[in-house]
Amino acid sequence: MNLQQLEYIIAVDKHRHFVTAAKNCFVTQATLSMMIKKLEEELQIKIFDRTKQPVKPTKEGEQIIQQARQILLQSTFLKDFAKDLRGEITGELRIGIIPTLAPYLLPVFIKSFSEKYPHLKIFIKEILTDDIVSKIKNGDLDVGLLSIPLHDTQLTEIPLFQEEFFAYASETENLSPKKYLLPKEMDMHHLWLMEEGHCLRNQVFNFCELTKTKSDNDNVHYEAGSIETLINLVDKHKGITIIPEMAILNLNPDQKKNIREFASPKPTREIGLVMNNSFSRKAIIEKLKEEIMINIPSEMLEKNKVCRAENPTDCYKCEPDCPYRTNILSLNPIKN
Amino acid sequence: MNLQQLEYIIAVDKHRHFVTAAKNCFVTQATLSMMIKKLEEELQIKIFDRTKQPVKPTKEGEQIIQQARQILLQSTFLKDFAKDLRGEITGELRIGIIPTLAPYLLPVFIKSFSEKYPHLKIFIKEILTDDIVSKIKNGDLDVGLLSIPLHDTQLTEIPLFQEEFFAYASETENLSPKKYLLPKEMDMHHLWLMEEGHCLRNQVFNFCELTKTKSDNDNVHYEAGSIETLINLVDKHKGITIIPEMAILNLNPDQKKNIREFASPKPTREIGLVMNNSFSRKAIIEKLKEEIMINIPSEMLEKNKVCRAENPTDCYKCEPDCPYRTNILSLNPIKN
DNA sequence: TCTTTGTATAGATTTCATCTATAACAACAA
DNA sequence: TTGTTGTTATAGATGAAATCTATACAAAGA
Repeated sequence: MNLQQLEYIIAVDKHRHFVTAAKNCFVTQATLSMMIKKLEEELQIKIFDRTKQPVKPTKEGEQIIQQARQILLQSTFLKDFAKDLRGEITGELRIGIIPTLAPYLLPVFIKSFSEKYPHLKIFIKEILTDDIVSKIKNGDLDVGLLSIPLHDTQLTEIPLFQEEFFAYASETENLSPKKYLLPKEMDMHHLWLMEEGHCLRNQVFNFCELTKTKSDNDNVHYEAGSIETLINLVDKHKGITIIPEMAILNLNPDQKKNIREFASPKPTREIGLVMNNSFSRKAIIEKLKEEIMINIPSEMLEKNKVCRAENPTDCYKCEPDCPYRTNILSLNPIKN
Repeated sequence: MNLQQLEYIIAVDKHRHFVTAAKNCFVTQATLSMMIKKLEEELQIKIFDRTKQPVKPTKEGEQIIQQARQILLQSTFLKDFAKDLRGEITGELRIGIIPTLAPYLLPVFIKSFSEKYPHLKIFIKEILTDDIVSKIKNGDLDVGLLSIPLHDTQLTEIPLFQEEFFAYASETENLSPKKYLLPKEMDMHHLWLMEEGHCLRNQVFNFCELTKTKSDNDNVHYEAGSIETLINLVDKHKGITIIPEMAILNLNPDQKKNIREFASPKPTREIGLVMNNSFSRKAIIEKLKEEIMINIPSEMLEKNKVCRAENPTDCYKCEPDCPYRTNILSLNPIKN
């Protein structure tokens, strides 16, 4: 068994055709057939069923191929590690980013990042947390930009910043005139939510202590696919919603009047970079982090500065080890 | 880069000596040197510092070797999978088992298991949960026998049975004469505990809602390394302790009088087999599970039978999907 | 039945892992 | 210093195995 053979079976699995697979591996069909035959003989397992067209892995073959992918993924990590040590910021970087973060965070760093590293091919995909996690695990993505912590021992997280949540309410909502809003003041029947699968939805559920059966007796059941939609729903349909801090920066002055800050402990989410434990292009990730941090709006970064509060109630934007940090309520992206 | 080269660097890392490493790989020293040189050239990284004796990996080499281990571990999984499909119960099986389970569970199945599969070399190590987990992850162990759930995405768990906890108290303890004991009735200052690191200790902490500072004002601070010691401490020193169900089977009639059953919800732990997600010798694990299940004392297995309770308070030994199952309090092996 | 499209195989060729023999180097003792 | 020992590196020969070209063989469609 060798790595070459594993590449061959993965190519055949991908193309379901020996000739095209061989082309993609830059060998002749004869070589590919021979090598796969050899591997099958060594393992004493038929990996492909060639009686049908297109060829198809056997039941056992499927699992062998799956494991072969794992091995090759780990070996690309090794090669990447070497490249990284050599300081080469080249190749591909496939980034997954959650939809409630993408429209606000991507524009601020992606242009300068890609210009700084012209030999790095950057692919960005806007997908949900669960999909980012599974794609990072199987190697379809290199790094995720999402809300942490994920509590997954296969993944490494790099915290970037804390992002506060705010209420966005139409004037028709009956909220107290006090400066700070309490979650229980909100009328849950007027609350607009992101559709299933978004971590922001889970966070709002956790924060508001909603049950899944919430809003069963409301007449409108629209579930939004973006924060923009949530804001539009409040603007046009009335009601209330909860939006992350960076979304505020895009609002017009009229809309900004609809923003209400929550009372302490301030609901926040922590945004971070996530990658496979074995992912070894540390230098690239370091550069990516750097680029995000220098381009992020200064309002966001305040949270990473030292807390200057005299007492707990004055403090919520501070360093992770601030003694007053209990005033932040960091909301988990995972459903409770 | 190929798997052979990775084996060579791992051998050199292990022996810190090219000649012995070569011997262990069944090649000449020249071959080994050449192949390692080739790998270093391909990666453009010096893996070993040969100026000193014994040779020693460079800082970068350490990480390369680490990753190489991962790759080779995954490829043994692939080969094992093939072997498994062929139905060969051969090779080695390295089992880790927690000390609070080993003396009661091992004797009941290990003899018949090893006799049934004479071509399987079985290694058993009695170690703590945390060590089992890390050794399974790096491939030093194949399978663990311990208290689940571990909530670790790198590991696969196979539940075996539920094991109830009982109090073991000296006559001097002032317990109510009622049949079922309530946790709060126990005098925490008389409670003997397993030493740090045992999951049983965590489970007792969780169950009794103890804080870490417990027993700070007691005069004896003995922490036991085995259940036998706990029982002896109660017998000789008085006091109370909490022991798992299987430990009862070993007690003499006098000692059995010291057993007290807890009120519902009965504190229990779930015992299971744990292995690496990629571990692929399913057939062996299936046989191991089978052997444990047929040899386990029937008292234990009742919990896997259908619940015959007429009302919730009568039921606690039942199937996982029993509607009365809230009467079991399954204690987490991980410290809260 | 012939053609097309696919995979398997035979035999030649090339590549590369391995071997033997020896060089090179460092540490150490005489 | 000089030899001796213990170590890794290298040169060149060898042989195994991966790959190639050419062709056989099988199945499906015209």
